[in-house]
Amino acid sequence: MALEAVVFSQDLYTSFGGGIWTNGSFQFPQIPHDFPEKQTENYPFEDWNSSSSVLLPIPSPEEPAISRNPPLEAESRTPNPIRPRKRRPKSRKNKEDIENQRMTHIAVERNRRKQMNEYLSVLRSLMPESYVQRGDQASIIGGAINFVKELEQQVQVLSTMETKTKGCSSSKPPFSEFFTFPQFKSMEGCCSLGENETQCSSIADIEVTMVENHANLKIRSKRRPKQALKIVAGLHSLCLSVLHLNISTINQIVLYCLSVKVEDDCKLNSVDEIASALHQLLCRIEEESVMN
Amino acid sequence: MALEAVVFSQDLYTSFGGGIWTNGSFQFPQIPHDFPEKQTENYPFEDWNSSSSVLLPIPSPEEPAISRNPPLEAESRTPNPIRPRKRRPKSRKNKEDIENQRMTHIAVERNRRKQMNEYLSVLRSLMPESYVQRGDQASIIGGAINFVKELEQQVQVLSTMETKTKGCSSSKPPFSEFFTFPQFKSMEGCCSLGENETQCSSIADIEVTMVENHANLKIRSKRRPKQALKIVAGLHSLCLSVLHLNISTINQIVLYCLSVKVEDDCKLNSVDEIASALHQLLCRIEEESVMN
DNA sequence: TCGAACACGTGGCAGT
DNA sequence: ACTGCCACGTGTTCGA
Repeated sequence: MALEAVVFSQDLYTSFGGGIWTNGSFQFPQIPHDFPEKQTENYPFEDWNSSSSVLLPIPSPEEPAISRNPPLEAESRTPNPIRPRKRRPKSRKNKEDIENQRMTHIAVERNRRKQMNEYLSVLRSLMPESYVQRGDQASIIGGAINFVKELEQQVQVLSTMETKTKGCSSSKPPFSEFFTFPQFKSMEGCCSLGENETQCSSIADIEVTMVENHANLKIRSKRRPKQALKIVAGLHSLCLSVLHLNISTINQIVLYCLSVKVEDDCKLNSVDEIASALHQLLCRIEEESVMN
Repeated sequence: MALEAVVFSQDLYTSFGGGIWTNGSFQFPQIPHDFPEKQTENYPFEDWNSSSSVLLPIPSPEEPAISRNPPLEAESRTPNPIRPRKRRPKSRKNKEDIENQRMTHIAVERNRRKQMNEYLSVLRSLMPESYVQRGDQASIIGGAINFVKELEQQVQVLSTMETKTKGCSSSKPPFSEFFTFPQFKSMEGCCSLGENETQCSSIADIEVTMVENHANLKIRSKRRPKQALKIVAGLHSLCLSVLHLNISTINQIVLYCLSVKVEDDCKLNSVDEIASALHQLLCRIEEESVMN
């Protein structure tokens, strides 16, 4: 009873990239051999890799041919020194079911890991390619962090644009609600907030956040001719390669949301440095637009 | 030199719950003692828990009282049988730096794990509470999967509503683009698609997907009085508790996107069963609306 | 007491 | 040679 530690296979992966992912509840589905699963062969007791096998039939104390050796790691561990002293009948019993207790522990742990990887693969599969680079575990969930952030931002943008188009004008300037801790903030009085190092800018709000070598840029400024183009080019010359760009416009105000990769040869190493560079860039663009 | 097995602390976590998460690139920040870090004390070589300490001062070959035991597992492993045979001077040298090589390995590995947990915490912190239930690792990324799915759906809905409001009417019926593998599909001809078990329905498109005990429901139907209310109530009586509900309407067609938790005492165990129950429910609602 | 979840140290296998 | 990543088996802890 209970005992739902059961592995049954199911076709995940058929829905790669935006498809559907169905799944019976509470189970650890099996990973098909996709990318180099690496698989350190020779388990003593079970092939384990053959798909759709029910494992852990725990309440069967007399299993025929299995479960009688530790992983056997080429090194004699506990080479059985002078143990058998006294009390054999009971100690025997103990030793033997302490053994398959150990076995279930091993199996359970293995399942846990397998399930983790399962989930990670799924998570990876429903992110766009560019968020994952280097398929290792940490990168996957690092990418997920960025991705979730971007999506959240996007729904925020979209939903407020939705209400904006319906005419209910608010008192706040457009898009300003997307900035929580901007490195730069355009005038309009509120520069007296002290203690966080927000600088005043004459031309734009800028906010940069970062995780690992992956940064999120938010820029709110006036519309200017070819501004998006120049921003992308400018970022490129700073060794920040643009992965995603999202532009939202209301009247003459525009919000750029960018997700960029900080290349290895990039000179900028903190959010503040990037923000400053960005600020300079925007100043230059503004100058150019005044020229004409 | 090299040897960047260094842990330095940094204030993550100050931005818990929707704040900003800045981070210098490429480092393994220290986890402050937030929730029960559990910490199996007594490392032989270092406290490790004191914040911001450079560890592994490796090149110190004659450490006083440490470094001569594997994790020490209450069981005598390799109880030093007949090792010291010959060749001491060179073997000595080898043994000693094979030791601190091992130590760096240990430290590196520890950092890797710590960073994983770091990421997991961040990921968890930017999901709404309801997506995470049971803060264990697998649940976190399981929740992330659902969350990402929902967000993606939401931006899809929003962005198409955006274009829809701009008047460019397409030839397809509204919202039908959200269904990839629906369990039920409302008439309009295309029932000849065979091989996937899509059933025909007279009243709605229904698509159910699921991961672990967390299901995503999409329903596209005509507007009916109090329909949303009845759906939620009906789901509740099926032991499906609604976590999120998203309603989008175009003309007389409405799209419900629900994220529900499948409670333990729920009789329905597959996506198809849930879809069928949902279909019945909608039929009943339709009947009732005809009554009046 | 059993079971679930973790952190740990370790070996192995890739890249560089 | 070295570094990073991973799977493994194990000990421990926390909750039923």
